[in-house]
Amino acid sequence: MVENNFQKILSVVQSVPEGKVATYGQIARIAGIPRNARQVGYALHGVSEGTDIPWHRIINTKGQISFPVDSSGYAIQRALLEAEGIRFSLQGRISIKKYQWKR
DNA sequence: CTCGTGACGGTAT
DNA sequence: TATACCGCCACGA
Repeated sequence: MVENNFQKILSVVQSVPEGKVATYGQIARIAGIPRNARQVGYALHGVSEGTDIPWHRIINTKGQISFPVDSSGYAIQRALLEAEGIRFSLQGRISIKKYQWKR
């Protein structure tokens, strides 16, 4: 059984329930690559379009979207999260403590 | 093989 | 609490 980290990551991301969020490091840890959170972002970058992967539920450990606030990606991700009931603070942050998927 | 890059994380200041 | 720096590691040139 040849599971690439790529597939493993997508599998974990796909298991994140609606209304919840997870950090890159969290996904990486669960996927078996705790020291490679960057790979998670890279993997999602390759499937951000045309898939069922809930990539928008993945944010960084700061509780913020890892995109420039003036980018289209930021607007899209934020809109998708708010559509699931996730509230953003005035600083563009969310309460990971509250929406956190797993630990 | 080496070098530079990055949707990151943790610690120091 | 916010910012700066360093460490990790897969990928592509």
